[in-house]
Amino acid sequence: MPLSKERVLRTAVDLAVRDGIESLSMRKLADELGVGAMTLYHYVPNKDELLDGMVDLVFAEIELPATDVDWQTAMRRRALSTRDVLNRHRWAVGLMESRATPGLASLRLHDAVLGCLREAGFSVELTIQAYSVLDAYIYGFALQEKTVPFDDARGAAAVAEEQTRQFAERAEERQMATLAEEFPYLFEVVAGHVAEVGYDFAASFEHGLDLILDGLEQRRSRS
Amino acid sequence: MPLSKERVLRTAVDLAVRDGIESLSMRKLADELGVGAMTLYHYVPNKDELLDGMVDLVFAEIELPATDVDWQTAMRRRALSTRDVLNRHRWAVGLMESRATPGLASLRLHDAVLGCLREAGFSVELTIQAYSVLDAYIYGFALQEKTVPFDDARGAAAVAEEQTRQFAERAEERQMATLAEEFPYLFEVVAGHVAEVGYDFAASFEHGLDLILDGLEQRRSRS
DNA sequence: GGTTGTCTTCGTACGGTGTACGAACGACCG
DNA sequence: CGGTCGTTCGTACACCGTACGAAGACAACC
Repeated sequence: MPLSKERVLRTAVDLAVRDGIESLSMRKLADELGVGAMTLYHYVPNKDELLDGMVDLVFAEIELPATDVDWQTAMRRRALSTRDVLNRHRWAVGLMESRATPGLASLRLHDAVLGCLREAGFSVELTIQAYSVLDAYIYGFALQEKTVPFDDARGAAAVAEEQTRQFAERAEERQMATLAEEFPYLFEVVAGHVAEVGYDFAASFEHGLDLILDGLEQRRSRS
Repeated sequence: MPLSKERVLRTAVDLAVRDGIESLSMRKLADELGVGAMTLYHYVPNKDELLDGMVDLVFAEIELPATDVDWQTAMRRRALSTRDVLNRHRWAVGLMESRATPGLASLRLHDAVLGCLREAGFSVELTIQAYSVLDAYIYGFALQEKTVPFDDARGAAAVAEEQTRQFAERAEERQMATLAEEFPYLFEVVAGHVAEVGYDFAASFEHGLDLILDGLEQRRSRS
């Protein structure tokens, strides 16, 4: 298979998924492709634009909102798809929002989302508003999920227990107050609740999402 | 003034504010302090923990929720303060949530927020839920604001106009369809609305925030 | 006083990074 | 065959984080 921008980008994404974005270097990417480092610069002007290209590949994976269902269902599906993609591509969280020049897939998605809201009867102002809340929530949630080392409620419980233990250790070393004394509410939540019943990110995401969708529908129907 | 961990961290934050986090290097930081690079390692174990320390300084700037007002007012103020701080420290957005080991200021803030909600009558589950939505929104919003090069509505309008122009240029070069044809809804919003009346991030943040606070209050009073 | 030890500073060096430059090589066209 | 062009790559430079050990400052002891 010959080298191409497409293949360079896809391989870069594979490496980012496997080893994390911070360890992705032009040399490693070139190695992976069986090629000298400088060869890459014939397909990509520099590393920044490589990242831009990778990000747009991620955007392309996100489902466009459906046009044959009510707007809440469409937005709900789009949000779930975004969270899903961002979970598969944690390396991209934090890059997607902050990059300066959006790629084609990104534009396509944004246009489709705005279109979905406008066609559902949102005014331009409300559309912008809805778009802003939804995306802030979705990306913010992904940001929080980015670093957690577990995938399900059971894992969350294990981590909560472990962290509680670690904190107790640290406190003892520095002869500080215990977690329970110093941060009672945190203790209640982490050591009490989460360590007991766990924490389900997926369910939590949907609850917050529905809260926002409900609020938006109220504002839409009221306008 | 003698060197100290405190002073190292503060200077690092100053440099991050001035030149951006990605250009902050141990050598530059040492230069700024009039000291050799390796000297820093007597105050900080490595660069990662330097970043942790810087992040905790930012957390320390965020106002704790007040205890003498109703929970919505307290959370509202805390959210506004967070956005404010994150806007002064854009370099910190993306670092604050993703770092593994939270500092003291961070723990203190989290505890205070959880406490505010619990005392307001939220169940533990609802508290976690509320906390999750609010923070996802706040940090997600900050993430979106992170890169925008303007501060007020007028600036937003100027940027929207400029971007529209740039897109037209790009389209012409590659003989693509125009923005208006290819992405009509995006066009309506960017070239139509924003370029005309601008976009006020602060107002937008508050709208979304109130939407979420309303939703949370409904769930609280219903439980 | 001299000696010892601890704390702070720093020079040097190693292996990594992004990428500028120019040489090499093949395929193609005249 | 000669020439052009697209692609590849070796080398080099400036920068990065940081390991190591030497050098100095200064207080506490004999």
